Amino acid sequence: MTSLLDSTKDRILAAAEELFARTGVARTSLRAITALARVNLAAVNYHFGSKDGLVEEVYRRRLEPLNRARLTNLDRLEKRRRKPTLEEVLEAFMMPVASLARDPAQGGPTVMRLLGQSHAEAEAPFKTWFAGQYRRVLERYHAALCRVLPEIPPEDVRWRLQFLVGALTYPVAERQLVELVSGEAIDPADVHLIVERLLPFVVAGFRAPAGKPGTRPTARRRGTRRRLNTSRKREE
Amino acid sequence: MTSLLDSTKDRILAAAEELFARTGVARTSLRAITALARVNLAAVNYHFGSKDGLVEEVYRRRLEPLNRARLTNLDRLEKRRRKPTLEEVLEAFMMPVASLARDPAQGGPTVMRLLGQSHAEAEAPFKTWFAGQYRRVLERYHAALCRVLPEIPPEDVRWRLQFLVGALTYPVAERQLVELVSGEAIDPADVHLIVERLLPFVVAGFRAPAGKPGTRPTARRRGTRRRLNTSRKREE
DNA sequence: CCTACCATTAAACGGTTGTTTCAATCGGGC
DNA sequence: GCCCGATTGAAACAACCGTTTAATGGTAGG
Repeated sequence: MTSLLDSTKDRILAAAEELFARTGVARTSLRAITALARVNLAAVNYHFGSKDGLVEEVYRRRLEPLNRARLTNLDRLEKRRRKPTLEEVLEAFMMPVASLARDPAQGGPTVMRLLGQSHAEAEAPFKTWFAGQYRRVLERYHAALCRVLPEIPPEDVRWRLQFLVGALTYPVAERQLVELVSGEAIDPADVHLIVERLLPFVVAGFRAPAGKPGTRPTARRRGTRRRLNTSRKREE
Repeated sequence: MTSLLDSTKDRILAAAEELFARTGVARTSLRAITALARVNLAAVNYHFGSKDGLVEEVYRRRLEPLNRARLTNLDRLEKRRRKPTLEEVLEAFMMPVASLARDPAQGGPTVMRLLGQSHAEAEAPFKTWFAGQYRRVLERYHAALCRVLPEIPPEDVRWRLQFLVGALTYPVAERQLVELVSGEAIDPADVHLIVERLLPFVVAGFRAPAGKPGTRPTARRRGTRRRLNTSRKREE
């Protein structure tokens, strides 16, 4: 058995998480990880089998509690007698992200950049495993949202769920870029502020009447519609 | 001068774009690119100086027309006498993405995955260059949106613009994951359908009244609010 | 014809990658 | 005390990386 605190395994996980979040898996070498963790190089292969094994463990350690919290939150809402509101369902989905980011023991702000990176980690087996982690959660929330929004076609609800994931992941993960563009720095402890700002946005978005999926790509309801620039070379 | 069609330079750019979009820059070797382009390995360094030079050229080739189209679309809206609507402004921002994805000569569906990858490319100089490309566009749209939405605080408009970028980038780039989760395959030619579905969602989102940025993280307007699970270990 | 000059080629460079090997060390149970 | 499995350590492995060099082919201009 490994000791409970600061074992080699834990130090490797912590260092790998930090570096994966900062520069991505592909750009992080095992030597950089073991140097930061002050651990022998071979320890990674000994404890995790391979670099891929380490990657999966790093992500699993954070994704599993996150998605479990989302599921238990939804369980709790549905076990009540009162029908949950749209806002409650969406908050149940989004809040665990803020909780992770706020708790240093659960990864702190670093874990958000890690999740942001994950979408770009193109290893095929990783992607399927990653999608498997999400499928159950998204399916259950899809059902719950359809129940709360009976007037929105289920197909549209599914898409809007994807929009939510994108809107939630991107600004939280790409803080660097957000800061550069907005000029305003974000306190790492205030990730939950992002969630609070995002919540009314997506609540309204989900409630919006679903536009007909264009019978014709160009034609629309409005009578006259000027054709928009489709990024041609130059045209002055 | 290089020949106009299928020059070595063009073949390298096309192959690099394809592979960058599929597996990311870091995981794509110059040898894989030159093999796919059926070109000598040294040709990359000859024509682009270095791998970084190639990367920047691949992205610049797509980002510049995209953001130029967004700016000219906004110019056109603001040059009219009638005040533009929120929907028009947002469509002016989003449509060029669909146009790129629909036109094979402009990169086709591949370019979307490329843009999705870009957020994860953590090279510092690349990030600053990338943010510079976006800053002007986001600043101008931020001003235009503030004009259309005078009741929303500018700070919230800025955040919602970030949410829009996230919601636009993620599902379009992560088609692989989206398909796995939803089970429904997306016709590459139908990226514009994503935009059409996203438009009513974000229009409603932008119009939503801005929630007060929580005076207290836990307290909220509603009288009684059950504390949500913050992803603890396990608790049955 | 010869000479620049641009483009392409094959080959090699030094460095880094993930992984493996094998010896050294540690910590309890018979 | 001794042994055995678990862990750590230093070193080397082959493979791959981006880049450079030197030689080549092709072609337009004097």
